[in-house]
Amino acid sequence: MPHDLPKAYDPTAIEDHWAEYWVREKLFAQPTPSSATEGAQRREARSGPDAQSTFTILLPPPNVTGNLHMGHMFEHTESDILVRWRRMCGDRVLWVPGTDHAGIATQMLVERQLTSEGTSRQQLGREAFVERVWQWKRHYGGAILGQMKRLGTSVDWQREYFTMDERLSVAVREAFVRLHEQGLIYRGAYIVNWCPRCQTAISDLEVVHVEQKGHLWEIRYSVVDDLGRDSGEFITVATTRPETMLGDVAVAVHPQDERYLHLHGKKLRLPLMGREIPVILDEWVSREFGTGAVKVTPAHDPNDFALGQRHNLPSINVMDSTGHINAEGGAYAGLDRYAARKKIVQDLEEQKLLAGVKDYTNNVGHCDRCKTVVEPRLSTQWFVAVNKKPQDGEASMSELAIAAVKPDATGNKAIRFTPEMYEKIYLEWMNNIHDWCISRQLWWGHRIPAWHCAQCRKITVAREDPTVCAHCGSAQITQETDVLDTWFSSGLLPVSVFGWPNIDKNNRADFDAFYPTSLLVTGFDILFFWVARMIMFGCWFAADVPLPDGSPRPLAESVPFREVYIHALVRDANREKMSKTKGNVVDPIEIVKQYGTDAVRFTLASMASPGTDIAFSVGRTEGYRAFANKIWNAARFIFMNIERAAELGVTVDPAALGAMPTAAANAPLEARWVVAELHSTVAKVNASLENYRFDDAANAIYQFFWGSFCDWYLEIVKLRLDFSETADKASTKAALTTLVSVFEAALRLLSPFMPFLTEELWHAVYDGKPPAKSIALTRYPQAHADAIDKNALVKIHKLQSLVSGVRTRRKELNVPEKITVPVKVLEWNSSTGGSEIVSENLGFVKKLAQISDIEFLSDKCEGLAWYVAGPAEVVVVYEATIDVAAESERLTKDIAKYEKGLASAERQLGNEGFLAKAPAHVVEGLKKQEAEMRLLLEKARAALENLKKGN
RNA sequence: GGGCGGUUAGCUCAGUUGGUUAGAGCGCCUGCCUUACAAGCAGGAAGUCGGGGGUUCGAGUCCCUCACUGCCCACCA
Repeated sequence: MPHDLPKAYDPTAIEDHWAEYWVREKLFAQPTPSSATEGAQRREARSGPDAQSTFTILLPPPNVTGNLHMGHMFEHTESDILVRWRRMCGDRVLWVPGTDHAGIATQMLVERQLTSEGTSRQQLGREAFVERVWQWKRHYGGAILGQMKRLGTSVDWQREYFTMDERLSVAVREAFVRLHEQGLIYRGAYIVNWCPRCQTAISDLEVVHVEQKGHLWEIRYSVVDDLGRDSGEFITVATTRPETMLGDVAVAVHPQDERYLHLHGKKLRLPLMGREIPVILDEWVSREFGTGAVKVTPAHDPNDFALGQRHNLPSINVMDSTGHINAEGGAYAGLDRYAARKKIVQDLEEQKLLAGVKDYTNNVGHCDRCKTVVEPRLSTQWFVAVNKKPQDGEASMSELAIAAVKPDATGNKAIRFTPEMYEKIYLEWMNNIHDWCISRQLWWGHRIPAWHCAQCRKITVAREDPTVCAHCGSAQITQETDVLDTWFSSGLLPVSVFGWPNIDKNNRADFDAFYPTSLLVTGFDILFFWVARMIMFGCWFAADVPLPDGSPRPLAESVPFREVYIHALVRDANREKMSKTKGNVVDPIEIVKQYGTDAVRFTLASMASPGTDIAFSVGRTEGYRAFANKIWNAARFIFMNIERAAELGVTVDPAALGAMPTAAANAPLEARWVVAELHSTVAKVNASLENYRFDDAANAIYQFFWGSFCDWYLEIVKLRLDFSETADKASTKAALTTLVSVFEAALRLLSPFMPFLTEELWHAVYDGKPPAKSIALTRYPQAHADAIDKNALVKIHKLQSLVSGVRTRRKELNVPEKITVPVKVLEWNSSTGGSEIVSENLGFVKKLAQISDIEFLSDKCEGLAWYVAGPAEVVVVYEATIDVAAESERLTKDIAKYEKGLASAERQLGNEGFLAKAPAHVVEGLKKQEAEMRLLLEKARAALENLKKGN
C-alpha cells in the first residue's frame, strides 16, 4: 500500500533502495550516438536555437586512493543538482565519472604497505611493483565511486574510466609524441624541485611555501693572492642553507659595488673544501641585501643556476636523491643534509670563518604530498615548452589558453568563469607560466615513451615501442624510466574520454556529440593543476580535429568546456579548514547515515553562495532533515485525503498531474494563490540555477514548500476537503486536484535537490503506477507568467497579515489557544479593501485565527481596544485583565516605529531634489507610506491615550 | 613583495543596475501533545550593516582611507 507511510521520514532504507535502483536501471546512461551522422546532428543542435540540448560534464576524477570527504560531496551535490535539473529540462545529459591513478599518492600508499610487510619496491622490482599497485587498485581503488553510487550521484556508470585505461593511455602517448614532434617537449638538466622523500622531481605547483623561522649564516671566504696564498682579506657571504656551500663554484658581486671593486678578477678559497673559486660580476646581485656578495651554487639554487649558465660555471651536485651529501661533499659525504648543515656550521665556527648568525624568517618550499622540505636540485627532466611557438607566426600553448579565456574584441569568451574573479586569477597565472616539468621518478604512472640509445646516446620517441634506435639503428635501446606527471593524463581527459586521438569518420560520434563539454565544476585548488592544463591541451589537440563538415575547428569549439564553475571550500562549523591532523573532519557518510543524503545535500546547496566558503554545521542539516520530514508528512496528509475521497468516488484525473498546475479564474482564492506562488517559485528556481545560485534556489523551494504550501495552503484547503455525504463533489474534486497537482509539481521542483525523498513520494503519488521510471526522467517545472494571479497574491497576503494580527492580539490578551473568540473588524483605510476580503473568505479566516464570530463595523466605537491587523483594525473580544504595563509598552514601541517611518517619508518627500529626481514609483510608495504611517501613528497614540484614561 | 576576497541579528549567511520601515535559517524567549508533522504549531525579542570621510535628492550597496581577517601568487642569497 504505497499510501500507507510511516509517521516519520526514515531515509535509510528508502535511499538504499533508490540508489541501487538508479544504478541497476542505468537511468543516467547516455550511450554513444548510433552513427557519426547522429553525433554530428547533435552537435548541430547545440549551436542552433535549442543551444542547450546537450549538456556534458566531466566529474573531476577523484584519486583512486581517496575516500569521499565533504568537499567531494559538496562538489558532487552542486554538479548533480545542475545535471538533474538540465536532464529534467529536456537536455541530453552526459556526466562522465572516473578515477585518477594519482602517481605519487598511490605509489606512496602501496610502498607503505610493502614496508609493513618488511619488503620494499626496490626489492620487488619495477614490474612486480607495478603489478602490485594494479592489484591494490583492483581491490580497493575507487571506493569513492561506490560511495557516490550510494549517494545517488547521477553519472553515467557505463562510461566509468580510469586514467591508466588502455584507451586513455593511447591518448597520453599520442599527446607526448605529438608535442615532441612539434619541438614542444624537451629533456635537459635543470634545477627542479626535488622531494628527497618521494625521491622524485615535482612541479612548481606541487611545492607549498611555508614561512619558517631559520637562520642566516654569514661565512667568510678568504681572498687568495696571485700566488694562491690567503691574503688575510675576506668576503663575507650570507646563506640560509650552509650545506650547499660544498657545491659553490663562485661568489658573485654587483659590478658597480664599490666595496668589491678591488676584488674583481680575484679568487677566493672555498672554506672546508679548499678549492679556489672566482669572484664574478653580475648585475642580478642586490647590493642592499646582506653583504652584497652571493655564494653561487648552480646545482642547488635556481638563481645560481641561471648565474652559472651566464658565466659558464660548472655545476657541482653535492646531494643525492635522498637528500644526503654525496661524494662531491668531501668529508661530509654520507651525512643527511641537516646533519651536514650542523657539522658545517660547527666546523666553520672552529675555523673562525663564521662571521655571524642571524635569525631569519623565510619561505621554505615543502612537498605538497608528504610535506618534506623540498630541495632545489639539478637533475635531468622532461619539460613541456608551454610558451614556445612550434612555428613562427603560430600561437604557443599558453597563448591559446589565454585567448580561450580572455574576452575578444566583441567581449565574447570561449570559456566563462563563475565567479568571474577567477578569470583574472587564471589569466594572471597563464601570463606568467613557466615550462612544465612533466617527468616524475616514479614507477606508477604513464611511462614516458622515449628510448635511450647506448650507441649514439640519442633518444627515440615513438608511438609504437621501437626495437632499434631511430637515429643509428642500434638495438641497444632502453626505455626512459621516468613516468609522466599525473596531471599530464588528466589534462587530456576532455578529449581522451571521447575517443581522441582515434577520431575518424567512423569513430567520432561521441566526440561530435559531446565535445566541448558544457561545464566544469571544480575547486580553485586545482585551477592551475588541472583546469589550466585541460585548457592548454584541449585547445591544442582538439584544434586538429575538424568539425563534422570537414571545416577547421575554431578556438571556441576547441576549448575543453564552455563554462567553469569554481565552488567554495567546505570548512567546519568554526570556519577551520577540515584536516585529519586537526581532527575536525566531518565524514559525510556518517552525517548521511544520521540525517539522510537529501538533508545533507540541501544543507550544502542552501549554503552554497558563490565565493563564500561553507561553514558546515550539523544544526543546519538537522533543520533540513526536519524539512524532509515536513514534506513527508504533507504527503501523508495528502494521501490520507486521496483515500478518503476515493471512498466517496472522488478521484484525481491522472491527466492533471505531470504538468504545471493552473487555476481557473473562478477557482477558489487559495487555489489561485498557491498556483501563483508555485509559478513564481518555479521562475525563481530556474533563474537561480541558471546563475549557479544554489542557495537562492534551495531557499525559494524551502520557503514555498514550508512557508506557503504547508503553513497556509494546507490549512486553508482542509476546509474544502469535505467528505460528507452532502458535499459538493465537484468542488472537493477540484480542491483535491489542485492539492495533488501542486504537490506533484513541487516534488519535481525539489527533485534535483532531494532526489531520494522526491523519488519515493512521487512514486507514491502515482500509487505505484508512475508514468516514468523515475521522477528524474520527468519534466522540470517551468513557469508561465499568465498563471501568476497577482490579485490572488495580494489578497492572500492581506488575509495572512490579518490572521497573524489577530493571533498576535490573542497572545497579548492571553487568550488560551483552544478558545475561539469573537472579533470586530473595522476597515481602517478604504484603500485596503480589508472587510471585503475578509467577508469573502470568512471560513478560513475564522478557522486560522480561531475566531468564533466576526462582526463588521463601519464606525469606530469608543472604549474598545483597537488593534491594527494588516488591512483592517480589529478588536479581539475577550474578557481578560489587560496588562496595562505591557500594553502601554507595546504601544509606545509601535509609536516609535511609526514615527521613524513617518519621519523618513516626510524627510524625503520634503526634499525637492528627491521629488525632482526620484522615479515615480518610489515617490508614490513613499507617499503611501507617509499616509499609512500617519494613520497608524494617530491610532496608536489614541489607543495609548485611551489606555491611560481607562486606567 | 604583489594581487584578490571578506567584515550585516547570539551563530551561519542573503541583500540583484544606489530607492519605500535591512531579510532568511539555526539558536533564544513565551504558549500549545490543534487527528499530516513535537523532526511540529503559534507568537515574540534581537542589527547605530567594521571605523572615518566623500559622491548623491537618497548609500548596507558607489569612491577614498584606516582597522581587522582569510586566501592566492612570488627565485632575492
